[in-house]
Amino acid sequence: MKQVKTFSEYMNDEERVSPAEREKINFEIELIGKMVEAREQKGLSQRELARLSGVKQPAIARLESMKTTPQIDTLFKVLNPLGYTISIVPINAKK
Amino acid sequence: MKQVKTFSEYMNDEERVSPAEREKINFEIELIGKMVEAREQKGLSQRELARLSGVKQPAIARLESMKTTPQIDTLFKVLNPLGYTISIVPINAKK
DNA sequence: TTATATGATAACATATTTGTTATCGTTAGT
DNA sequence: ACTAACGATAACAAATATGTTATCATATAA
Repeated sequence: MKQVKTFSEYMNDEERVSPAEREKINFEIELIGKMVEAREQKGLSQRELARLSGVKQPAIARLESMKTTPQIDTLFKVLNPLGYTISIVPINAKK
Repeated sequence: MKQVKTFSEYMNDEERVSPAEREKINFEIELIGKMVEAREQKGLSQRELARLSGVKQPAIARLESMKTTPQIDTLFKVLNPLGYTISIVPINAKK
């Protein structure tokens, strides 16, 4: 009986997470990762970003630790002071 | 006393909508517009897209008529069968 | 050691989205 | 006239995100 040990093993366990679900999770990891990276590169704390964006610090912390899935509303407000926005792009636009 | 008549006049009325708010609304209009365009170009009805995406038809209708602001969750699920996804881009990436 | 700032989180209230089921008015086709 | 499919919407329940306030553990600096 195989033990699931690493995070990537967990993510690839068909029994646990469907392909569509995994795709969605990977998407969110990448999305949130870029957001955190942008904030840190600007040298902003969560509290400073909260003041700039109007989104409260606990909400930002919950986003960044992926405790919640933001509304595009909230994501936009947080990304905006970081100099980023959201866009719809074709899937085959390989990164 | 100036009467606000057109939609763009309404959107540009400083008294009614703050610049940040207007920016957010324009962003959502563009985002949702692209989503509707993609669905119609694929020749899909809301009910068909509901079946493909797992998001119910009333929810899709509410999104497209901008009665609600979707979670990135929901937006992703709807865009995926249309061949699109969401990406974070720098604001100065002029379209 | 003390002070300060950080991200994370608890607890609860509030706001909002989404699901569910059903139906409406309209349009297109027969 | 009838049917079928469409998008929109009503009404309500359920799920989830966000606000609010406070605190925690940790790291850093004085």
